[in-house]
Amino acid sequence: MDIDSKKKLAPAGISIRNGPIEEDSDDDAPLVNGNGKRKSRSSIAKVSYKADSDSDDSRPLAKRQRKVADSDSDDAIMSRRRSSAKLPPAVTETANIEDSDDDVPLTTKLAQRKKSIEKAAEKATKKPAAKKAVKDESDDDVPLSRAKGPQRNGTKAKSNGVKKEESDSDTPIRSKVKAATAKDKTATSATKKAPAKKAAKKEESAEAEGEEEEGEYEWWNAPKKEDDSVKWTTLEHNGVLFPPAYEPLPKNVKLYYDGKPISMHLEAEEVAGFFGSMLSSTHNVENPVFQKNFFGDFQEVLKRTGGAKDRDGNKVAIKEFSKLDFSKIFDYYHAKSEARKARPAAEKKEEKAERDKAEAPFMYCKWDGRKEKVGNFRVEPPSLFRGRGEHPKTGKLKLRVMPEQVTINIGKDAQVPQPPAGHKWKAIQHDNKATWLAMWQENINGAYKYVMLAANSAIKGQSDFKKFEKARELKKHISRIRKDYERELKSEIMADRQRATAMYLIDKFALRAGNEKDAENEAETVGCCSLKYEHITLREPNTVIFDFLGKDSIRFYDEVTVDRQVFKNLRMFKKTPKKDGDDIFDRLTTSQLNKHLGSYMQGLTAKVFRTYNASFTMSTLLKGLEVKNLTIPEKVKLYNDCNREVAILCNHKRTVGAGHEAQMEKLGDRIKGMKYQLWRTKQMILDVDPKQKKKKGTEYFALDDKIDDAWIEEHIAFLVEEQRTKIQKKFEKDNEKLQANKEKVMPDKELKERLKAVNELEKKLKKEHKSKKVEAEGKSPSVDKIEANVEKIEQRIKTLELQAADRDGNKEVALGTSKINYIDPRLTVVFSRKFDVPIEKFFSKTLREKFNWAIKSVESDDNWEF
DNA sequence: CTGCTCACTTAGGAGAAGATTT
DNA sequence: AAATCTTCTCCTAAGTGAGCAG
Repeated sequence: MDIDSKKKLAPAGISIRNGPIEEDSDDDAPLVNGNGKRKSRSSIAKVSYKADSDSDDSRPLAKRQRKVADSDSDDAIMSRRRSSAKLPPAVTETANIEDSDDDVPLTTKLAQRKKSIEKAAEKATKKPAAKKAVKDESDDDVPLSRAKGPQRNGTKAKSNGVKKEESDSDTPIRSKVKAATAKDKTATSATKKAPAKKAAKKEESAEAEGEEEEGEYEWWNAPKKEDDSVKWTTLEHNGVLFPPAYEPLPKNVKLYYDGKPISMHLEAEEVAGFFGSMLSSTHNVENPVFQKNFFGDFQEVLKRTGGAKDRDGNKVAIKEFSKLDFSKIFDYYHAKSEARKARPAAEKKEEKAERDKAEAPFMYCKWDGRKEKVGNFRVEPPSLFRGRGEHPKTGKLKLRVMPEQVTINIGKDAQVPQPPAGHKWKAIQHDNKATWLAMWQENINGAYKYVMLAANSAIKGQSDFKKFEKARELKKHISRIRKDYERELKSEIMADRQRATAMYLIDKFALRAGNEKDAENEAETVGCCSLKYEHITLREPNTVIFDFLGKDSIRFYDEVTVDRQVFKNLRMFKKTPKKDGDDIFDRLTTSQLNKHLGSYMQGLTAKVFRTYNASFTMSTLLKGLEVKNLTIPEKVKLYNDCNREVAILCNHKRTVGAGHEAQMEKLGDRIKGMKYQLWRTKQMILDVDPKQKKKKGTEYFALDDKIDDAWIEEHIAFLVEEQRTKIQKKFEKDNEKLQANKEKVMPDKELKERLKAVNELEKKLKKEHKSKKVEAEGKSPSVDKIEANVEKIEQRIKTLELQAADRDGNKEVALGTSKINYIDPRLTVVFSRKFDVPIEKFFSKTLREKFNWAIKSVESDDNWEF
């Protein structure tokens, strides 16, 4: 990791006064945390899942935001967030002065880069505001959820910065819009009616209901909903698909205990199978906690089901994990999956068709009359829980989910899906403020599992869109927020000072909020507010070293320099008697922090900063690219470089694959091979025209210094061998052909004859190597021709080297996560259009579907900016 | 406040599918 | 056509944060 990447020198002029609370002797003193914890919510209730409680339907389960738009009193807003249908007029403008109009030189140095990005952010605070007002984007300052009245439609009619010129409206571009349902219309009719021409058009096509198969609901062109807490008016679906019943092992496949095969109840056998089938996942299987948890649960199941018996039907006590031998089970499953893979293609296809057919009813639902894809309609099958990191419960048995545990959420008038024969649902509800279709609780942590729509659905798209709009909104407040927290770094109130410090970290280093966790039942990971004493090391004068496990137990390690005041604060927050295990921010919780953030901007929370910083960084980096006259792969590479920086910012990692090292070496060898070829080709020039040596200089003809004699010899051997097998293969093939044509085959003598060429090649290469002279190849070689060749080879080397660097730089960075969740897709779409790179190069099929809204909504606006 | 429930986004890895090389 | 490498999709765990009760 590039350690310098985040360096940022503490501003010089910072006054190093000792704040009055530096000593913090008052009652504000940090509470030692060991167990006098202030903010813990440690005790985790035993999850009760009362699997029954029965389907007396209507019981509204969902609690969320159901209080209808209560207050209009617009400064009660803060606590009201989501529900507030009406809001104070968007906060006007930040009071920041200070114009930094240097123009952000994007050097390659990340450090400077980051700094300038921040600067740019400040700038952006003001400029776009002005620009926007004129340009379009009326929505920029419109709080997302608001939208009363017929605003935009009448005027310029671009919902989200989509232009779609009015004049166009007579060409039926939008053949698609049919889908809107009657209900949908009622909800928004007020807004819909208003604008004459265009809306009428839409409406008209909307009438064509029922054929939504083809129709695409362009919600991004639709008027904004008044009340987005209601998620649907009608909802039909077919429930969930349960996993198949357990398929017993064949009689001859047994678990062994102490060297002897044993039998047991199918229920226990299934559990043994879970472990046995994952033997290749050493990472889990060799983890002692995993073993212990598995074994405990396994024993329990055994006990409940009559225990284990040997061949003769005698009971066998299963006492020690280490005496269990799953290898037969493993072999069986392994062979089975191999066999499946090896089946003829036709068979596979058939099976797939069959499966698709069985799944078809669950794949889609009808949401407000529109067909929408369901995301995860399959109920999670039983398995061993694979908690990440040092999860205390990893390896425990995750039980089979029964219909009796599943709650169905569905439209009032919809047909309730039939539970599997002989079963019933836990409950049926009709909560239209929830987006899920089905829900159950899992037995390990009592976590809720929801069946929701797929990423390409309107509902998910809309919230994605809102997320990015929220982040863009932050642009207008960021400079004020930064100023404030910089000031508050010196606040006399401990809590405020901690809050400001936390905000600084979240803003600068893209830390997560860091909610409180349950130490006993979860892996010990942290985010900003839950950072512990030992996660931060301070080094004078202003270096901070982070080292902690974040979400998914991914290590966050970074050495950064911070504002001097931040450094001092952290030092203070770590002051004795604090010790390992204690919270750094002992007076701060995420909800306090978020509440404070909310006072700057409706809906602002810590996570918005990650989105904002990621997208803003991407935007800035893309703007700084020199993209002219490049090939498509080169442009893609540049884009990916930017993407990678964002991924690094967000600490998105992946484990480097086992084969990585070998692959790199192979690539390296290929490059060396090309370089050798390059050298040979250049030598040919000298063969044709020795005078070129003076002309081009010795340097030009030199061999890459990483290539030594030993390597060349090896390489020659390799080339020769390669050639040999090639000829051999060719010979065999030719013979096969002859045979097929009933002609007589060539004798081995012919092969030998042909192989002579190889011997000659070998001789030639060796001679070249010795004499360092290369005879020109080809007929009538000329300097020009050879130079053209050189050019070609150099190009190929460049490509390969690029590829190698790319891959190495990528080995432990995952680009996907930031692309999917953090980088406003419109940035990518605009880049793609502006520089003529097909969007397919950036978004896979599913991603294109997910980001359809982005692709469509900036398709006529190359100047869209984050 | 705190504690707890609930809903929804974000995350990495496994395995399938596709592309490329042999 | 098989082997191998690369990319994509699926899966589900692990976060964030809203909102309610006491």
